[in-house]
Amino acid sequence: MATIKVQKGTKDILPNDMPIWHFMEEKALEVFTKYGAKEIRTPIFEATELFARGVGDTTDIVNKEMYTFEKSERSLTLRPENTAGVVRSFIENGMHRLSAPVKLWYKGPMFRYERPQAGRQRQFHQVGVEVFGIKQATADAEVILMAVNYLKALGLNDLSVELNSLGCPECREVFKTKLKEVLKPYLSQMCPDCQARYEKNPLRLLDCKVPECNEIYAKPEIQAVIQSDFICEDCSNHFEELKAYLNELGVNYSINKLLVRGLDYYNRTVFEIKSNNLGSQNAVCGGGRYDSLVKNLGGEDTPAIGFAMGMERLASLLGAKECKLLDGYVVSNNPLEAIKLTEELRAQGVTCEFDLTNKKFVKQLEKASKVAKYAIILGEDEIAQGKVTIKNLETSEQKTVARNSNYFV
RNA sequence: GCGCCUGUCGUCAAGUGGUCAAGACCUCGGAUUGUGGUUCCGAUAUGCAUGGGUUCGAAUCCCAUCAGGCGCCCCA
Repeated sequence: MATIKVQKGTKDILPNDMPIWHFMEEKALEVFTKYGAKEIRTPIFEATELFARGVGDTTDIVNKEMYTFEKSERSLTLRPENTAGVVRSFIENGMHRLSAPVKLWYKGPMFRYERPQAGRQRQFHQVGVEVFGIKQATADAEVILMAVNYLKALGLNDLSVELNSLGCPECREVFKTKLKEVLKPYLSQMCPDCQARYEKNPLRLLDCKVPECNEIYAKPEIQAVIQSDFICEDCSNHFEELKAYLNELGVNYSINKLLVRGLDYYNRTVFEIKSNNLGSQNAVCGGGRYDSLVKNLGGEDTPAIGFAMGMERLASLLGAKECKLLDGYVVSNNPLEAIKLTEELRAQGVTCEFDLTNKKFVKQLEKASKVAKYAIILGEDEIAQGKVTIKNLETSEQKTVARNSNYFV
């Protein structure tokens, strides 16, 4: 009979993988809590419209990567990212009335219908942070610090921070218009993707990898536009302020004028953190400011900035961590006494098991040596005398002590 | 959606047209009816993703389908 297999682009996170996931989750709680952030958990599906309006209906994510389904005449979608959901909750729960900043962090599965490859799955996990209510560059700096320090807490090095400013909608519009103007004569020579992007989101033209397109974009008059500081004075000041903070704080970063990001809601600060040790999907963190999203989704005008990290990508950088051994394994040929003793030990906070199949003594001891640090031997003699024998399986030392004593001193 | 590569035991694999499809790890049983991790012995794929085809003969060659991986695109 044909067996049912895990779906394309999804993976089991197996018991052996868990230590690394627990590590990532514990560090997230630990680090983000230090910044005053609180965890939030929002539903895995939301109204489709939330993503269409939030993420932007010109984006690939919304156009072709969403898992959308109908139920009771509602269009629902498995969340492809979590900023929209957190913003929805922020608005719905009136969090704009809380004292700013409101700092939230989350972790959980996201869903995008894409062709899987290294570092890209259809169900994947993100851990992220959103900070609401602060328009000053201090928030930008703090959010970047949260990302950097989380990665540091995981022990990850060899990461580089890339930074850019997209300006505000007004100055970006000016830039888009200029860019389209200079590119217009070459439109017919550009690749189909770029021709589509020319209309939909000209900013995303810039990091096309097709050689012909790059030739066009390398032309002096076009480079002049790309390299020009198009952003307005306010935006520019904001960006300069952020860079000054980062410089003083010793955060290494580089400016990447081509860094645009694929979600429509970003403005001003955008950043990515990349690893040199991943395949072509090398971004472990992406984020930026989204000052108009809360308002666009029907909330009070609230500035915000955040980031998300791909946990599978982090996990692959972290490598394997070993599963912990049990503290003890009860070796006995008396199942009833064995289960009683095991429960006693568990009640004392000791992780332990006993042999449910009542195998021969030698087999049980062999098993103990594989899964536990100590064998707790409870044989006929011990039962008769009200004692147990504790054997350290590493050093082979053993001692017989009274039942109910402190076994592991 | 497009390109390239790959499918042999739970896992890693050898085999690349000619007897029974190596080997290793894991698992299980035994040597060993109260002292393990070492060692030794034994068990484990009538089948090589699936379906066709070529051939006296196919895991091996061809076609299709399915699945997986990688890259483009996009993104975490």
